[in-house]
Amino acid sequence: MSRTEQTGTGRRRPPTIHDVAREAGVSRGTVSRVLNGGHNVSPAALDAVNSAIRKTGYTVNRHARSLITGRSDSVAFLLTEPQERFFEDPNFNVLLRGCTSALAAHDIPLLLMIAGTEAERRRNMRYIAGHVDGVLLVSSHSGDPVAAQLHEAGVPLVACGKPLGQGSKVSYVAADDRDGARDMVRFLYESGRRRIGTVSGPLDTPGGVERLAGYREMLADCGLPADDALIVPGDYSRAGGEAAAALLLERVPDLDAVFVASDLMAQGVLAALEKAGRSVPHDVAVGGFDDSPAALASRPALTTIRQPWDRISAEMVRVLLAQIGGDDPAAVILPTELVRRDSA
Amino acid sequence: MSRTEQTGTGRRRPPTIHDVAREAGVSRGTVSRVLNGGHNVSPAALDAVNSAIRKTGYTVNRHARSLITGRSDSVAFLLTEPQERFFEDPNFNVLLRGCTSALAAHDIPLLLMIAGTEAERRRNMRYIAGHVDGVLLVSSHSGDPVAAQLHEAGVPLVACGKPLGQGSKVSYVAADDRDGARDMVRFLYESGRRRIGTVSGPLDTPGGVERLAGYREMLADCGLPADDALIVPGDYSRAGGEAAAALLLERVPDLDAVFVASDLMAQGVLAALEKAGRSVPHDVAVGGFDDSPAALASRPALTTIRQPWDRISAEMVRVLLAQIGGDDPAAVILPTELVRRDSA
DNA sequence: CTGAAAGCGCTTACAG
DNA sequence: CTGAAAGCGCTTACAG
Repeated sequence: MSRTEQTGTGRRRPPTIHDVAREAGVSRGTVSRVLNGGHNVSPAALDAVNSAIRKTGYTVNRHARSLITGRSDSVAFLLTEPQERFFEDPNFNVLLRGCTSALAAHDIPLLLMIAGTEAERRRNMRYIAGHVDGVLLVSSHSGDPVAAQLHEAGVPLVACGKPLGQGSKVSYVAADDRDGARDMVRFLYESGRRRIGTVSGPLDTPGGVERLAGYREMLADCGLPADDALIVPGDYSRAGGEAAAALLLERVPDLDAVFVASDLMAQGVLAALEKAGRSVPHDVAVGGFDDSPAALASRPALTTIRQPWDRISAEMVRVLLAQIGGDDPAAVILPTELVRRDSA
Repeated sequence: MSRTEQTGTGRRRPPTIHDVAREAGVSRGTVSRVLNGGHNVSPAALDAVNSAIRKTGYTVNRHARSLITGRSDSVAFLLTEPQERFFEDPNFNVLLRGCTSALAAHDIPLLLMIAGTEAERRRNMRYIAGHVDGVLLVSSHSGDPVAAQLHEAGVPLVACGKPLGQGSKVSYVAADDRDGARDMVRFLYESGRRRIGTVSGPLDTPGGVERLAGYREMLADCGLPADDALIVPGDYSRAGGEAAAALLLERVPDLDAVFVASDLMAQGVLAALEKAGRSVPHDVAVGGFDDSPAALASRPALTTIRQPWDRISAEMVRVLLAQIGGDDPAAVILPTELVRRDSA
C-alpha cells in the first residue's frame, strides 16, 4: 500500500478507486467504467479490475458519485398524516416493510419521513428537493397539497392510492377499491342479507369514495333499494367504526349486514354490535376491507377484502424507479380478493 | 446570474456556495464558515452571507459536504428480526416514529433497514460501514451478532434494550423491566391474589429475563412460595400468549392472576381465559407489560406497565448523536409506570 | 477576520 | 478499448 495508513483506534481509510486502479494496473477511468456497467472495457481489464476490487474490499463512495451524477441513489418514504392513524393501522407496516425490501434489492436506501405537522412538512419538502431521487407518498387525506407540490417541483413521485384532483399526471398504485366493495356486497347479498348498511371511509379519500361507490352500485345491481339511512361515514379508526355502527343500529333496527370500509373500523363495529346484543354473523353479518392483521385478531375473525399489500409496495417501487429512469407516470390498479372467515 | 440557466423542462441548477459568495461579495471560504457555525466571521460578512442565502434560496449540497467531512449526516434504524413480530407489535411503530422525529429535529434523515434474513443482514452491514454515521439497533433476540459486529467495526451504536453478552461497551436505552415487573406483581398481590402465574418473554431477550426476575423477586418479597409450574415462557406473540395461558390453566387450575410480559401476549391470554370460561378480572386478574395500543384495544382493557416509548426513542437519539460527536458509550434506564384499567 | 488554493473520490467527454 | 484531465460543490489548513 502506498498511502499512509492511519494509526491508533480510528477506522482505516477505506480503499478508493485509486487503490483499485493501481492494484489492477489500469487507470481510474477504466475502473470507473467497470463500476458503471463494464462497457468499453476489454475482458482482460475487466478481470483485473474485478479481482482488484475483491482484493482491496473496495466499495464505491456514494457521496463522490452523487456529487457528480446529481443523483442520490436514495428514495424517500413520505408519510403525510396529521393523525397517528397510520401507526395504529397495521396496513402501514406491511407497506413500509414491503417498500424497504423492494428497494433494498436495488441497493437503494429508504429514508423515512413523517410529516404530521405543517412545520415537518416544510422541513421534509426542503430536504427532498436535491437529496432524494424520488418519493413514495403515503397520505390518507389526499386533499393535501404535497402531491401537487412535489409534482410541480419535478420530483419523481408515486402515491399509494389515487391522489384526488391530480388528474393522471401523478403516478399511483392502488387496489381496485370499487371492485372489492362490489364483491363484498354481492357476497353479503348472496348469503341472504337484505338490509345491508355500510360504514364508509372518509369521503375526501379515494378509498372512501370508491368503496362507497362500489357498495351503491352492487346494491342497485342486486335490485336492493338505495337508502341513505344505511350509509354512515367513518374515519378509518376503530373508535369511529364503533360510533358509526351505533348510529346505524339506531337508524336501521332491522339491519342484517354491514360492509365496513376498513378492518380497523370493523373491529369497532363488532364491539358496537356486541354491546347492542346482536350476534355476529347470526343477527348481523360484518364484512371488512384490507385483510390487515386486525382481521385475524378480531373475534369473530373478519371476512374481508384482501388488499395485495406486497404487490402494492413492489409496484410502487417498480414504477418509481422506472420514472426516475425517465419513464412517464403510470397508474397501476391491482385486483382484490374476498377472504372468508367467521364474521359473514 | 452569470452561469447559464438550463433550458427546457428540467429542474434548474440549484444555487451553490459560489453563487452565494458572489451575491454576498465575499469568498467561498467565508460562506462556508457561516454555514458551519459562523466562527471567525465579522458581523457584516455574516449578515451579507445570510441574506445572500435567503435571496438565492441556497441549501447545502450534502454530498459535497460528506465527501470532504467523511460524515454522512444520516443515521440507520436497523431492525434485526427474523419474524415479522416487530410489525405485528405496535411498540415498534411508536419507537420508529419517535426516532424519526427526534432525528428530524436535527435535520438528520433516518434510513430504515430491515434484516430479516442472513442475506439482508450482510447487505445492510456492508451498506452501513461508510454510509451512515451511526446505528439505532432494534433487535429482540439479542443473541444475534449484529451488535458485536457493529461495535467491532467502530460504528457508533445504540441498542434498544440491553444487548445480552456485550458487557457495557455498547450503549443502550431500556425501560426498567425488572422494576416494572415487580410493580405489577406487587399490585396483583395487594389486590388479594395469591396464585400468581406468569407468561414470560423469550429467555434469550433482556426483557424476557428481567421481567421474569422481577416477578420472582416480588413473589419472594411477598412471602409467596416459588413454584415453577406458575412460569410459562412465551414468545411475545399473541398466539404464543394464548398457548401459554392454556398450559398454565392446565397446570394450575386455581390460578387467580397472571403477569404477562407483553400486551400482545396478554391479548392471547385473555382469549384463552375466555375459552376456559374464566372471567377477567373476577376469576383471574391479568396484568400486561408495554402499554401499547394493544392494551386499549383489548377487552377488557389491560392493566399494564407503561414503557415510556417517547422517552426511549428520544434518549436513543440523544445518546447516539453524543457518541457520534465523540462521547463514550452510555446506558440509560428509564422508569416504568403502572397503568390501571379493567383486567386487574 | 479573510481569501486563495488544495483536495475529498468519483464520472465523463475528449483525444487517441 | 484506454488514459489524462477537468470538474462536481464543498471544507479546511494556510498565510496574511
